[in-house]
Amino acid sequence: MKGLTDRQQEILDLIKSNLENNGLPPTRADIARTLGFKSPNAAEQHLRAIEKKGFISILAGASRGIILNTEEDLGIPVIGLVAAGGPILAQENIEKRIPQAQNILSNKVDYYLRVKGDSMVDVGIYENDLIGVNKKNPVKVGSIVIARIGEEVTVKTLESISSNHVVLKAENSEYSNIEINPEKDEIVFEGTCVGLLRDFS
Amino acid sequence: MKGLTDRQQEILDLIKSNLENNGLPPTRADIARTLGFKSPNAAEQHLRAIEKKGFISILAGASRGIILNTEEDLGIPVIGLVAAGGPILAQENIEKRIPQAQNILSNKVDYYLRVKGDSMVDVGIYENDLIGVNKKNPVKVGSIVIARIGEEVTVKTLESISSNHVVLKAENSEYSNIEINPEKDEIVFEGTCVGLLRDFS
DNA sequence: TATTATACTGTATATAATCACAGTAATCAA
DNA sequence: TTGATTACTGTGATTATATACAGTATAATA
Repeated sequence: MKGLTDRQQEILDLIKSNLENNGLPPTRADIARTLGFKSPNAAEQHLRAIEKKGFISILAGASRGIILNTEEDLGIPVIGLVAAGGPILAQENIEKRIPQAQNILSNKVDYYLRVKGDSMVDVGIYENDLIGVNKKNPVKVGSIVIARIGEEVTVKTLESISSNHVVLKAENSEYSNIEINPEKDEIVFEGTCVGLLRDFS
Repeated sequence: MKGLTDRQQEILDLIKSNLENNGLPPTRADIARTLGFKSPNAAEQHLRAIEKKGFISILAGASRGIILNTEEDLGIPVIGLVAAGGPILAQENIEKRIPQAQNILSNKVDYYLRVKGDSMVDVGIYENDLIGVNKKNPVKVGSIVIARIGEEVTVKTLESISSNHVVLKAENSEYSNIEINPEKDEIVFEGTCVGLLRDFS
């Protein structure tokens, strides 16, 4: 799936906002009007280009027949057991998807990770809780981070960090801290924890 | 807002399913085809009736111009501080609303309640967490319940219950249990806790 | 008993909307 | 320098769609 041009992205955003605010997709004329085109055909051709790149589907003959094919529409992935080796978000790790509902947590959630073990109980994170992970937030000392050490993914509080010494703190007195030298051992910060979801069932 | 007839409800459901499955509202012809009407005007007149009752809005002249006006669209209410006296769900208690996203928790959430205090920390419920409350689930011994005692609303584990003795357990060793005689003091179970939402921000 | 609401068929038409065809112009890669 | 992609204007045919008008029939309401 190739990337969209700025203009195409603008049109895709317009479709999304139309769906969100008005509950239905825009017509070609709507798009042209909003973006100042003098011809609805400009919109038509943009839509074709966006469809060609896979971001939407166009229903032939149907008015407002624009269907979003965006990944987010599938919902936010829930990551269960992380397969050793590969990237966290690999298809085989996705347990299910949770429908997007933008305002649940104030930060963006890229995926939910199911918590294994009890190493974070002292900050109220329990086994089987789902933690909301944001991939882009800056990793700061004191925040709860999702780190990959070698092939293992772990959730801990970042206690201190320097070029040759990273300390990850388990929030459970029965566990000891994890200390890593990034110059020797691989450590990748996958994201920070921005929220928590627990299902009593 | 008057109630819909069975037929009208069927049509409203059809609109909803069309929106969910296809991402856009149906046309009159779509509705007629699906329900077996021989005239699209049958659909038209049903839509008018449904609009009159307030469940949808029809955009004049726009194709597929059907907008849902359903209550659920407002989202699930979040209850902050409960005003003394009145019902929990009173308007003045509603802090905000969270857009509905049915599959987040496996049980139905009637409202979210913001947790005050630390009486439940030992089961990982912290101050300012939002607990999902279901009003209809049966209240059972061992489950976390939302109870109103006189004018105060509290969240506790139900330890035991009989006609003249109810024990509510605080999940924090620094707190003692609450014991109530329902024959003397008023105790109302507002619901059970079916989930938890925490926002790190 | 008249009236209103529900639940349709059937026809017709204005207009909303898609979509094809014909251009112009700029940018970028082969 | 030819071709492809992007980004539009402009026109118009075709068809998709909303919606008015004219009916029929039944059940509930006043």
